[in-house]
Amino acid sequence: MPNITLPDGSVRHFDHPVSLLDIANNIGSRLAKACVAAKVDDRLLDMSRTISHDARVQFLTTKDAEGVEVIRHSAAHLMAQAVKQLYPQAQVTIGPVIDNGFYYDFAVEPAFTTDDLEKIETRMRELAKADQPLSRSVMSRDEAVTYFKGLGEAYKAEIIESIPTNEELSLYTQGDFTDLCRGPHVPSTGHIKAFKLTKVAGAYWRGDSKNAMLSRIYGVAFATQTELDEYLHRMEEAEKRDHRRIGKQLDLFHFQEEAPGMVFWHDKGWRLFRQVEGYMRTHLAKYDYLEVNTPQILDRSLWEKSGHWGKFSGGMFTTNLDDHEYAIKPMNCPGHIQVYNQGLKSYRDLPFRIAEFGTVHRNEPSGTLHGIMRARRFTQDDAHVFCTEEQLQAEVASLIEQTFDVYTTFGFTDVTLALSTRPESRVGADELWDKAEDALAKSLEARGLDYRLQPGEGAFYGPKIEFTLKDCIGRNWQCGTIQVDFSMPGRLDAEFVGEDGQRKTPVMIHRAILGSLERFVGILIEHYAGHFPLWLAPQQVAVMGITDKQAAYLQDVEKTLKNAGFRAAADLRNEKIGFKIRELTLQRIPYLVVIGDREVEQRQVSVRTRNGEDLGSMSLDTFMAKLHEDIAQRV
RNA sequence: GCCGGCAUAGCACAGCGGUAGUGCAACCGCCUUGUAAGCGGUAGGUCGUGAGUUCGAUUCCCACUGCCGGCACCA
Repeated sequence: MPNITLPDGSVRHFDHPVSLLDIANNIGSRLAKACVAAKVDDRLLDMSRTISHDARVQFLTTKDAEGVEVIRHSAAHLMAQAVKQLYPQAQVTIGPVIDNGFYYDFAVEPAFTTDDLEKIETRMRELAKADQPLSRSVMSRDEAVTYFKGLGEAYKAEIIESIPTNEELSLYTQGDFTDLCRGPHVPSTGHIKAFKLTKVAGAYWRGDSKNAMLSRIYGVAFATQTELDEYLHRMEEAEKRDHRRIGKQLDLFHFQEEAPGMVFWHDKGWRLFRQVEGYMRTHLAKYDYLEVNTPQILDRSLWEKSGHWGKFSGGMFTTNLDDHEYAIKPMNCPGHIQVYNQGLKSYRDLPFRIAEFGTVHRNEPSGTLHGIMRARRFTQDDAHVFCTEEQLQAEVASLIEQTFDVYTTFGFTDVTLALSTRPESRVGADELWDKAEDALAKSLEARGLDYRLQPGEGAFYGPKIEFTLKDCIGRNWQCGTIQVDFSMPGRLDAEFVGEDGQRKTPVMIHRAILGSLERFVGILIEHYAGHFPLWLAPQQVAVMGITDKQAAYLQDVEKTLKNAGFRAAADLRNEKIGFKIRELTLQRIPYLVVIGDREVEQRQVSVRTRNGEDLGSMSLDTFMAKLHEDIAQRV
């Protein structure tokens, strides 16, 4: 008869099989009420399950992360129940837990609209309030297929049919609704208290665009209303730092219908862009790259040879001139190989590293565009390293170093890595893929880096390491990439003369650290919420007078700052100082210099930060020393 | 590309089957101002584009374009 060991090490003995709920009640009725599920020897089980032999038991309430997941999963079922009651013709499919909530995909005609959300949510609240108990039952696979087919649930039946025949399946029933599910679930729907349906969306059945489109409803759910409110508030705050919104507020860039997906950079945004580019240029010098620049359009034949035409012709912009078909470059690699191919290379010339701030055009599907984050025209901080197989390892290791170096400069310290291996559709022999994947994996392991394996996610010509960085509000952005390519150099006739006098094909490494400069600037905008550190700020200093009497000195100060290389501007408008301070603070200008009669008389400047901090009066030299210090420290 | 939504002044938004308003910005004037919005006035829109219903469409219907949220895609 079961001895139950609790997390604190204490043991409770029962002389008959007991349900988890009974055990919890044995400990205390308040615990029993709060429990949503339990962990029994590391398996998550419903409170109704019976334990008949010795086990370690940990009860889960909504204070546990896993407990909250149970709530979210049950919320998905609650939503499905509400949908089935309101729209009996809708078919259920799958409804998993995701970060902060859940979703459920339904096959329904016509698709759900935002108006339906409110109705469904209202019904969910009624069903939750009714506190319906959930009961678990078991069926054989074939019974389950028959059962769901009988309900007209073709999708559910299809899911079950893909499960091995001999497996037993669990079903959960709440009121008039039964769903196939591994569980566990809350004991009754009353445990689901704080939730909200957030959006409707289309989603392909089984994630495949060849399949039917289902109607997906997303929801969020938390242990308490307070946590839900906090989450919703965080979302509002995140929206405020949307780069498209800040781009408009700070006059950084715009888009218009005549050039969908292509950025019109304004002066301030372009300064930011150039600042990032300038930093990357110093980086190129530090790591021995040659900077080049290659043509924007190249004959179609070159893209056919490289293999891009076969795979991406639909995504390339083309143009016809004098009976020739040209493609606007969607990437820089073929161009770089042409540079490499000029002049016979010796093994002594390797590794040969060339870089380009290469502007590329890709006709991305309309639904993918997202401000400057995903655009049809963008600039890659692209580079290619041509080297021997023997040099490969060391080069990749150095590239990993370089990438971390750059991210640290921009304040991104939380970086995760992934290794993407050969996709189904690819070029190159499997032995070469073995070598390439091996080289990347070894470089990562040599440095002791953890990485996530993404099978089948590599580029068509080679595997890649991907760098994903986390911004200050916890969102992930994939930026850098290092790709090893044994195919393209051969396809485009790159070679070098080896020590033995024989001609050989070099290995090519493709790498980008920022990825797309447009996208990276977008990430910076959102990361800093427009409060750029001084070295990046489009305008670093605003100089303003109390009245127009100080105009001459004001312009003097502006000139001195500009001559010293600072991005400064005087604000000579006839407005009250409070008005100007408000406006320029909202423009996130790091330093505001105020000049009145006192400052003119003492040849000083009064300095205020965009955070409202008053640094008092100081000489212009002292102020400039401070600016230099901030820039050096990149704060 | 697919599903759903949205498109009104430079910006943020109201509105409605009888050809449009508010705030901020712009322009003009007053105020000469000390650290987050001084006051008054003026001007500004074929209501995204095209077709349809209607006596009449910014409003209702359809198509297209763009944008937004997802999905699929991402060399």
